[in-house]
Amino acid sequence: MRALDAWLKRLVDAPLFAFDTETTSLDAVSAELVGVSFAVQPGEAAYVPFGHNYINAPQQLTRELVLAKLSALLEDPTRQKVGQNLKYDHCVLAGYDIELRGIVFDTMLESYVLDSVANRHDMDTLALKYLGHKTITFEEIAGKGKSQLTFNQIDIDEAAQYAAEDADITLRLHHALWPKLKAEPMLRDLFAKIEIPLVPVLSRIERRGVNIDTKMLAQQSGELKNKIATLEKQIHAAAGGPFNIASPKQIQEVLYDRLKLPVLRKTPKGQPSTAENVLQELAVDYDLPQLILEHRALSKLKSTYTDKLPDMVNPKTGRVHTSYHQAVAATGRLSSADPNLQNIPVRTAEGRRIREAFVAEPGDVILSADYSQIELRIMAHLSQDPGLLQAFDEGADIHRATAAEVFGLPPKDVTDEQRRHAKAINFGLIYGMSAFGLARQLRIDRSAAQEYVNLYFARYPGVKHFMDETRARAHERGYVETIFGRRLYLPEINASNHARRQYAERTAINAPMQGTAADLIKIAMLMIDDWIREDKKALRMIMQVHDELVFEVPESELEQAGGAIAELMSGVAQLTVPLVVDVGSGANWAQAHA
DNA sequence: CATGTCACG
DNA sequence: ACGTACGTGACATGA
Repeated sequence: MRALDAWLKRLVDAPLFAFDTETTSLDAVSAELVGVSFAVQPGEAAYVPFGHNYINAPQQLTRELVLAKLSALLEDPTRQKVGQNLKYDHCVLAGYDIELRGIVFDTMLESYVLDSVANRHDMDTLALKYLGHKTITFEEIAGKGKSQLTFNQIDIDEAAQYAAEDADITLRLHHALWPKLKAEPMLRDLFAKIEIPLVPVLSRIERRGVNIDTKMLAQQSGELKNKIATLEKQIHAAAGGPFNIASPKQIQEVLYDRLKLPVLRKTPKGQPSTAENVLQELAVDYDLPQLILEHRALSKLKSTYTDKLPDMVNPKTGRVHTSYHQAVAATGRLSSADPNLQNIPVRTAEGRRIREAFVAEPGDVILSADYSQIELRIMAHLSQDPGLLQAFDEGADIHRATAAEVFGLPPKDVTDEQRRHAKAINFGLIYGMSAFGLARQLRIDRSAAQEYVNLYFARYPGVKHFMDETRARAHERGYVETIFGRRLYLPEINASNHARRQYAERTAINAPMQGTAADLIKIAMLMIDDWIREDKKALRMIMQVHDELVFEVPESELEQAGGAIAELMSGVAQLTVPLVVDVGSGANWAQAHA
């Protein structure tokens, strides 16, 4: 108790301290606090245990007492904190009605903003990379596999070594990383004005969770099970015997060895491919591939979604809590995991039924707001191509406008086929298209695809110039950047290996557009979260899907909310083109999207 | 634990 | 003469 009071004083007096929580679970919503650690300067750290409950565990201060003593400090925005992945700690503390404020640095995000291409930003990796220090790993104190202990079961002295080291290393890492970041004004601003403020916003979204109708999903699982069983019988009959349809290896043996179907494409490892586009091609001439495709599609829906999502409902909250990863995607996007809520089906009617199970609470509705064609608009802004700017300025159907230009027709005379091809060209542009890739997508000759590309660049010379300029700068500097200065390094941009170099060149084209879109929606999330809290709205932001934000809104707030959200999203930045936002609402996510 | 496949933007 | 559209995460199989 005296020791805690002494540390409390040191923390209050420190200009900055490192903070870390130790808990029973990696899942922040279910996690129970076991202890907290602090560091005020390198080499001086403390661990405060209060939840170790193994047999013969020493007497500890109670959690209530420790949190009561610490809460004012943790909630004080003027007491500056640094941590490693503080979103987790913010979310855990929220479970004890403590709002962690004064988050000014996060070493995971410092590392990510400095180099988003590095694929790991966990503390063990960073400590080795920047400090040459091998940390005590969690496995070393907790064991691994089935017999792994949770933190409450770990000997307090060992736990203290581990936890205190975490806080200490976090502080040291910050001292190593921050000077690098501070020296780059654009990166520093991106970090301080976007990534750091986003931490509590993401924490709130995750903790709030999403309401799903588990009964509806169970019903769908049952229906899928029957359809899959029927297909399985048909497939085995057509194949002349039973085999495991979930095994690409066995499908390959049936199709190519037993039935001697032509091998149209191979996998990277040289095996004959049974991927969707290959089977679609084969389905023109044979029955079996089509049946396999239908079986695969339904199995995917069942195993990944209708069976799994209900298992992911947190028994305490009755809702599904994803985790948004802020330091994974090299382009600056978020990713979503456990469960991934950014890949819920939408493209087929069967798949869309799953979105019907994403429902609002009684009295509320789901509201969805998405940016229309945001990456193409960013391309228009970055390239300043007159034709593209004009099309967006006029609010034209962009794919139709592209087709009209490329095929030399008035927009009203563009056929569905021509519009589909123009749409593929537009996607291709965003992806750093090659004629080969476009040809494969549209199943046309490479020469015909090349002709499309030539026609496009003749009509939109500003886009051509932008692409060339982007590539050239990437070669010169070794990185590309977004409008907000987010940087993506391209270590292979000058590689002697052609394939690797061209891959880097495509990334160079794509990253500024995908990354700027990511920056923009992050800013929108900050502004919307501010608005919700300032105006004390009852609505909640519950999901982000790259260019879409989803909300759960009381019916009484709906009318005003839609307009306000659309305006905030459109207004995040003044580009040369308008940022158009489409808003929809309904009882579930499927309806809100329509 | 790598591989192939497929869900999303 | 290369080998190919950008970014993710999850599942089942099979060594």
